Amino acid sequence: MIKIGDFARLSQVSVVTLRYYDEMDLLKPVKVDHFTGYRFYSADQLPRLNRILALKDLGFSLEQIKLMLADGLSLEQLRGMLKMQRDEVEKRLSGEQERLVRIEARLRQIELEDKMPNYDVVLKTVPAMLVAARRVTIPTNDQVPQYLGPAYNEVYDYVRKEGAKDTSPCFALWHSPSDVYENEDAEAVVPIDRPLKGNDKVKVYELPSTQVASVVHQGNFEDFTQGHAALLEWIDANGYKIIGPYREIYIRHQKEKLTNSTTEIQFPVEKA
Amino acid sequence: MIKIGDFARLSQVSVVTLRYYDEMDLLKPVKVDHFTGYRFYSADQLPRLNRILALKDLGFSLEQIKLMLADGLSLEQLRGMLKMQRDEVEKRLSGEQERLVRIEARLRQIELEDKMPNYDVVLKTVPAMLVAARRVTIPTNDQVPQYLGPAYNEVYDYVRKEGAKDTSPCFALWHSPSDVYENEDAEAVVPIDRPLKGNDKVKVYELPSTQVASVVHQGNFEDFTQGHAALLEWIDANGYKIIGPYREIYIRHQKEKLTNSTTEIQFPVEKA
DNA sequence: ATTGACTCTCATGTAACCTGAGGGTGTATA
DNA sequence: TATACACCCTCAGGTTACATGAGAGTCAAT
Repeated sequence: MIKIGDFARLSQVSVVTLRYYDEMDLLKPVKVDHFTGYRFYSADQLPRLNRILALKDLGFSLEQIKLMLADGLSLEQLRGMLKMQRDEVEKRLSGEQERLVRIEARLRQIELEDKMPNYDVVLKTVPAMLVAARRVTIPTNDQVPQYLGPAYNEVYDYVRKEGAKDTSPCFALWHSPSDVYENEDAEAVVPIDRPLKGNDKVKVYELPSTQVASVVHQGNFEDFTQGHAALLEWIDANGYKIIGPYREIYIRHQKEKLTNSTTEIQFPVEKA
Repeated sequence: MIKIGDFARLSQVSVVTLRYYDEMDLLKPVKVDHFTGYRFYSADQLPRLNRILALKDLGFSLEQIKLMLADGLSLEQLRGMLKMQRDEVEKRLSGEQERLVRIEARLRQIELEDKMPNYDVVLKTVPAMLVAARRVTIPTNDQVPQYLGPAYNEVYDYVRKEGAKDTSPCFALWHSPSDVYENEDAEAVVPIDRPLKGNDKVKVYELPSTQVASVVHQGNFEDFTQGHAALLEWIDANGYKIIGPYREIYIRHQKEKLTNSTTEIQFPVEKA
């Protein structure tokens, strides 16, 4: 019969933790004095405690450990839990590795530019959405507004005429690579709230959900080169690859005040 | 002016999280309606939110991020935080790597023995302790009791005579390597509660704190080979090395009932 | 009888949110 | 004009594996 303090010293586990394991039914004292509430342990319980510590060290939660220590658990199940845990740890491991790469990239960038980078790339998943879209070919780079503007008007007119509504900011899908500036293949896209038939100009379809790497550009509309560069670098450094046309989302866009616009650039990506 | 739900959709950050960031002073809405309490955001806040997400992705806590976003933070401090974080992540990385090794070792062991291993090795730090000890040379392995028994008696007699008390179970320090069975150099050690002078047979000194790899052996006293094997394998597999004599701690030890004894074996180790 | 070391329970805090209850707001439709 | 429906609000409580501290009882020795 060992009092909790001595058992704690023997095992190098804190008294508080022992009480917690008692409460969790992980390691019950062999005896509890009914009158004083004092817990009493036995040397026989050290192996169980050590097994708990060893499993904790493998990254298992106390809940999982309780399962693994329960009798009636087959060896097969045990092996299964260990394999699951191995996969878990492998995932965490590669996660940390990528994190390290990102940190080092940022440090390099700071050394280079002598300030925090202007663009923060974030990875996210955009949901699937129903859209109405008009696809156009734009001869030269400086004609983008003349072509894209009317295209949006056509789409919005059609959507309104059919009694549907737009659900979020419109955007452009650029089907040509980002370094092509002539005869660009672009699509003026408007997310809508219900399915429509479409016509010969405006197509209606569902854009599937996808992961994207994204940056937000502020001010000076039309100068996205830096943002693109940041995105492409991030995608490369983090081992992703581009899997579709990139999106230019016009989050805020006031006429006459193009210097105060906000645009998000999204590249659909997946793990290379 | 964007309502919280729309801002959440734009940024793919949950409404709950946005409210939490508001409460944490990480990202305040540009305006809060005094009457309704409605939060209103601006597109201008997306870059800040994205920076928050990017930094979170690097493994920083929200508290740290708040610091990093505060103005008046020098580039030097920023770089310092990034470097600290790099070191942190590197540590976590190697931690996970070792964890993976341990999991795989356990899986291999299960395949081999077709059951959970008998011994669970745990790494712990034993505190420094004041001890009285008697060192003896034991000619052959089967004479251990004849030599060690009297040695403990001498130590206990001396300690009691000087009015001191033992503070925890006695143990043996084995100065010879664990595969030597003749003329073994052993020390009968008793932790005590106050400094004594010692005499020509009993030495009093402080054992320094050290990390140890340990297993608990139950039953059949004297058969520690399996425990030793498990320890040595663990030490090797986890990249540690032995840095001192190993300890055999007699946690419970009844005469006449040696099959019911509990002994802990500790190898002092450090990272190789 | 008192001291000091130990033990107990219960409440609270940690990090970064999520879930749900209960209730107000805003717009569109029947 | 009533009502439905989608939002928004503020709590309160839950999550993990404990740590810290308050207030009170226990135990052995002096």
